[in-house]
Amino acid sequence: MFAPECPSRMMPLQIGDKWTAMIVICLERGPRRFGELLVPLRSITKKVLAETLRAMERDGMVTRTEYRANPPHVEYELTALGRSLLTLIDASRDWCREHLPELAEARARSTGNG
Amino acid sequence: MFAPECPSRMMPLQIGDKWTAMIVICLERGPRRFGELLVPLRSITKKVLAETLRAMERDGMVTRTEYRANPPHVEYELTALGRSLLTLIDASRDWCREHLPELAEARARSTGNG
DNA sequence: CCATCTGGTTACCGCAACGATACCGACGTT
DNA sequence: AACGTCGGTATCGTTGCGGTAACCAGATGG
Repeated sequence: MFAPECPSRMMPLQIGDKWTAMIVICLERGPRRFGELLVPLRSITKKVLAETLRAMERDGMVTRTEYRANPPHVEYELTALGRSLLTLIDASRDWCREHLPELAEARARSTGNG
Repeated sequence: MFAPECPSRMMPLQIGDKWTAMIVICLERGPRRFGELLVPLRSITKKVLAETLRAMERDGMVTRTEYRANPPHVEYELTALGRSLLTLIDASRDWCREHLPELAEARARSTGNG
């Protein structure tokens, strides 16, 4: 998931910050804990994940819930607003499915022969 | 056009580089010259505009045509691929129309009282 | 008191993007 | 040859995002 060599990285669309769209996708099927988000995002660091989540919380995209169990943990969940971004993300995926080959071809042509 | 205080600047979606979406919109109704793009984009510099256009040309989004008239000039025009981005841009505008108030409200709430 | 689990924060750093300014080069006019 | 226009480059400086590494803090258990 979210491998750097994934062609979708060529996607000319970006939601919010660098990681926002991926986080939304990670949260699509229900709440996730901080540590559970670190795994699929791979190269993200705790700092950047925390910053991004905080910005999303500020913008009303996710909610943050602390659980004082043992061990204590935190869950992040999409709000309706955050969920509404999925429409946009899907539109972007559709664009990629349809047009990314053209883009890749154009880019290969121009890097291939100047 | 494209004023920094425009609420659409809060838009959580970005096409390509910082200026790509605006350039696509500028070219929506037909070819434009380099200098004609500088005006609506305002704070962009010639350097960054040239860089962005070159990247878009490389990716097959725009074509560049030189005219050796007097004075010589250049026209940039959207390709079919570039034009296809308009669908995405429109989707993003729709999202904004529908949800930007919620986002702005959430952000105001969190900056207003901590 | 230390270890461990979780979810961070803090300090620091590097790079790439952005920006300001100056200059360059083709073309035609004068 | 100088000048104006257009479409750029070249150079330099700045800024801020993203990244690394180390440390912090609450809870529990040995």
